[in-house]
Amino acid sequence: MATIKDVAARAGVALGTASRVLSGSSQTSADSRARVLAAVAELGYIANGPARSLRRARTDVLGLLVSDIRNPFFSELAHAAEQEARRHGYTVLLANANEDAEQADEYLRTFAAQRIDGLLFSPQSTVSPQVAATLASGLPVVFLNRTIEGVGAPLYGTDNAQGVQQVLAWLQRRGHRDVAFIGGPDSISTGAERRAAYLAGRQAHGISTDDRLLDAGDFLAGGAAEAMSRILDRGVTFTAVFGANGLTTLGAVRALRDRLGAEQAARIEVVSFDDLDWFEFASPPISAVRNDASSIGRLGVRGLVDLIAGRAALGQRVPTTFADRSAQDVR
Amino acid sequence: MATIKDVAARAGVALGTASRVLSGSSQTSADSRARVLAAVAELGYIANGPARSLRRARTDVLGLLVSDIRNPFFSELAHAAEQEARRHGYTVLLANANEDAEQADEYLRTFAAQRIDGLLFSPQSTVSPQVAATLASGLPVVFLNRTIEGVGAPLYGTDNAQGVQQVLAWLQRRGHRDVAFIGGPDSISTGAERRAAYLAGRQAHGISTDDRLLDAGDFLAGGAAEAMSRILDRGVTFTAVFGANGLTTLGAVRALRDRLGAEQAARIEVVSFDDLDWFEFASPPISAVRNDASSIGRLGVRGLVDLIAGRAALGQRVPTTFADRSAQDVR
DNA sequence: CCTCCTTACGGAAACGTTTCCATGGCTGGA
DNA sequence: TCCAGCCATGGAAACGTTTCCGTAAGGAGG
Repeated sequence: MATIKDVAARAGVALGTASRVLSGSSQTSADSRARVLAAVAELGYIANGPARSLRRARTDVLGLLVSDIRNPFFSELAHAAEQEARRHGYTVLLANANEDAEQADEYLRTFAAQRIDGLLFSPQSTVSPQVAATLASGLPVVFLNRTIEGVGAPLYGTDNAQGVQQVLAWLQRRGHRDVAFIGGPDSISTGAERRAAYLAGRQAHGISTDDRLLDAGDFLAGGAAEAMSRILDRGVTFTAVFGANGLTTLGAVRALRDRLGAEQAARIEVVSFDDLDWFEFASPPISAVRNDASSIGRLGVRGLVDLIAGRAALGQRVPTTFADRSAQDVR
Repeated sequence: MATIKDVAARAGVALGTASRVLSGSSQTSADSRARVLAAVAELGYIANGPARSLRRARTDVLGLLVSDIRNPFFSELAHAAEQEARRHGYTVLLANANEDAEQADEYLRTFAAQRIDGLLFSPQSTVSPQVAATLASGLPVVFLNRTIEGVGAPLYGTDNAQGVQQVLAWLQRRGHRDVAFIGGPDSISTGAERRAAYLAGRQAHGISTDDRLLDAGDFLAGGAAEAMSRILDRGVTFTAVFGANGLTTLGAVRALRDRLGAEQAARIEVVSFDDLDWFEFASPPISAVRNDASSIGRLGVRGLVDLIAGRAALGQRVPTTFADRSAQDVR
């Protein structure tokens, strides 16, 4: 592979001059510039990233650590983050924690070894020593959608309160009073926030909530199905189900079908925090809060870039919209 | 940030000895080993990856270039690839081509600059100069699911012929003779293979195919909906639709609904290459070929690791399974 | 007891950049 | 015409590793 030394030799200039043409682009004559660029083209020279990173003490790489890239929310977010990062001259190194604190730790170590310039982080519930070390190391960090209490990094995430308000308003319009709520882990900030907003909102509307209609899963389909099942076991009646994230809703719908049969299950209206593209095809269609994963990814990268540049980043709550699919078959 | 020099000083050994303990771990006494490891722990030393990469002329990074990470097939594949790579001591750098040849080129350049050790590649249709240069550079490459004609890199991908056979068998069981086929771009190898297998299979079954029932989109929902629309415009009757990939099926279903209304659309059975997790909830449920993205990702990484180690890699066709969801409501 | 071999270690070179410093030539003003 | 100043350039140091080479110490064998 050609090095800058080869380029310089071919262009008939000193190594330093070649470097100035390629990076600094200052202090160079038009003549040497032309000759260096010609040499680059002839040799197909591509600068050695590691060498450059070593010398400049920066890598132009951002780390993105999410819990599961297979979750459509995160894959959309990752896509948007990557596009935005590219526009700022950064490459994104993606890591999957697999909802597993140990893997998250391992990746944080890998990121540290790679000397990433900044971290986009959607944390687990627990604060491990490695997480603490990362946050203490002075590395620029922004949180995406989930945060850790008491850490001074900005959060870019869904406006959970607004989304839950939209659900509550919809429930009221549709005349649902007895609603089963399947939440997520309280240890994840979004789980706690959505549950709190739901209960507070009901109270504000002056509706009491039967505790037997509340349960929580793990934000995955399996745990949500079990939670739904437990509610059914309690023998309380309800006319609607509210799933606190996309996979939770999927699990709930599955459990309803399995337990009640398709016909009975179709009598229960379902509403979801997170919109999945098949909700329009469910019967009846599932209404949902759409949270804007793309904007979150984009804004998160912008915030991180600001942080790296030494500017302040304040974090932002991204507004939600509501996809009301119930109008098509008013009861 | 602590360097290996600091570690050596604190351990009271020479820099070279510290390095030997940390990497080679050969030719070191138990005493200095213990002291170096203690110093590492005390200082929280994490080796500088770029410096190491520069010296060793390898990065332990694999590049993964897919067309769109939001496609569930690729996000599952990426997840599996990442897990497998980690087990072999590699990190994965993920790039999204966005089904755009120019972006793919740009990422290939970035990969080259990063000096990745190997490339997992799900190529676009066109062979750009940059792609050619990459393939010619001697970088170990494996193709994932899509290939480029005449390139000597192994392919790890779905067994398209088998999957299509499963669809044809199902169509026959269900008694469908007039089937609309929505394919993908012929320029993408999977598009061409699935179409060819479908037509050949029908012929083998002795069923003629009305050309007006064949059309193709772009493997995205939008293009597929347009293709479906064109078929409807031709006024030919059909009792089933076969979508050549997941998003194609989504687009087709959408177009059927929009054009015919939900009720009429439900009379047409849909079958898909690629299974999406909502197909079970569609009405009627959509049967589908499941292709094993995880295995493809895993096997691809293993093949690439073999290639990097100088061993041969042969490529592999991963078998499909078929999710028959029609039994639930036999007509 | 001496010599030879092994083994651990210290020192230094090398990887490919960027950037600092010094030098030489040229321009412009007095 | 001379001098001050600027600009482009060459040369070299530095980034943090790994690895090569030489050497000293220690053990074994004669």
